[in-house]
Amino acid sequence: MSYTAEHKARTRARIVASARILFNRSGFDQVSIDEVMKESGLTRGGFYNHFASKEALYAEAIESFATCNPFAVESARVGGWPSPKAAARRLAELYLSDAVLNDVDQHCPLIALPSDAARAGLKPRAAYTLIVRRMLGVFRAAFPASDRDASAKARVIVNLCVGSMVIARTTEDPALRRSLREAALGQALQLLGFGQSTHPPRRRVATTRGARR
Amino acid sequence: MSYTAEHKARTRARIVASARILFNRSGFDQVSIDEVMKESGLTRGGFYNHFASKEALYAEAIESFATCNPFAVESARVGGWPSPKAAARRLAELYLSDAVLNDVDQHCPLIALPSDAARAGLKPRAAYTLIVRRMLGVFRAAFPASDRDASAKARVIVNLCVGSMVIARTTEDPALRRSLREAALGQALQLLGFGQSTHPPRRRVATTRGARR
DNA sequence: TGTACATCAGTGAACGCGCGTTCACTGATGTAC
DNA sequence: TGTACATCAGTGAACGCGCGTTCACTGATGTAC
Repeated sequence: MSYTAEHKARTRARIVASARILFNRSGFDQVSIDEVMKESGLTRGGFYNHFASKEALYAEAIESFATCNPFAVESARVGGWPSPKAAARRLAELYLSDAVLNDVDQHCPLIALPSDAARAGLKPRAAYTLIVRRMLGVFRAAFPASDRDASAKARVIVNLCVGSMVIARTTEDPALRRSLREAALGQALQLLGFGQSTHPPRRRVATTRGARR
Repeated sequence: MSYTAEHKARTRARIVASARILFNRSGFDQVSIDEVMKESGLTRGGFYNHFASKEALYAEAIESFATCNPFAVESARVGGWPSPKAAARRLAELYLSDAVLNDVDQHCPLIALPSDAARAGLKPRAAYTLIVRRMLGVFRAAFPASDRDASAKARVIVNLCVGSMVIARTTEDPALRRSLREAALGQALQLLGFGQSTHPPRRRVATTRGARR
């Protein structure tokens, strides 16, 4: 009966993991199937035993971010957050952190691949939408059910996270990269109720402990 | 003496204009030089009379947005804005409008090509940075010089504009596309001092009069 | 004004390369006996 | 336990296509006389 189903599933997962990182780094068009397979310790020809096409792999790579992201990883490590509000704060801090910005391999597809995604097929776009909904959910949960503006605030925070990181990836100017993210984090924390005066003290964008490579 | 320099410059400008639209629509990799030249009424071979490489054209296409954008066009048409504050408001409204969202050809490179740009060479990235600075300048000018938070507010607004439009291009869900942009505009207008309660009435995202195609 | 000429914007064929995909084959593995 | 066998994950060569770039050529244009 040749190999076990589990063996095949493990190989497949390895390919998806390699793809997620390589696509993040270089974009859909710039990554060849050859590279993905090599990165997975395999050769070109085997690819179509696992996926129908390159685009199918792309959709799966995006989906896989839903479980393999710094927030989910940290959440599992610390065994959950003390409160929805604390979770929301940590998500904003992590999303906008220097550590994540500097580790392109781990980027959220929303900031690593936005224009690829906008032109991709249905499945990749659905995977993106799912990620947006997840983020909205975390931020939304930080507000009491009675807060009629909770959804609007959550949307503002998602916009801030994605916008400032997209620009940070795009520009070379370190001051611009930093100041835009600081402004985003300041506004997000204020909306979440971690009061700061409207004129916050110079604060560095939060970093993940020891995650610098 | 063959053709005039002016003739050559006009042809070159035509190529840049075609490139800006085609790159916006389909991304750097998906657009061939053949297509750009055909769109300009020319043939493949002539391209290298005008540009050193495809990437050189890309940088110029992005730069050209600084002058050919809906805000600059409208500004020229109405002969400037009554005040910096009015200009800032109009920029936010235009940037986030349905009309612009639905007219991909006219999109800001920041939302049309962010991941291409992030991986491009120095010149394209510098062109992006310039666009960010221009936007920041318009929003910054809306606040009095005495406002110590002016820069931070301007940064927040830029983040909101870019973030919500990037997501809108990415997702298929019309409610998500709309609600994120509405939240962005609401927050931006509030920061600009166009008071709304924190719980704004249902308002549609602004559209440009008659710009629907 | 008219003509010969030099220039060079524009043409279109060709080159070379990389990549997505296909395919005939191999050999490691689990199973039947 | 040992052996023969069937399966199919994985291999690597090959195919076909598109694209960036090059190049020899053409012909429209402006200029010199």
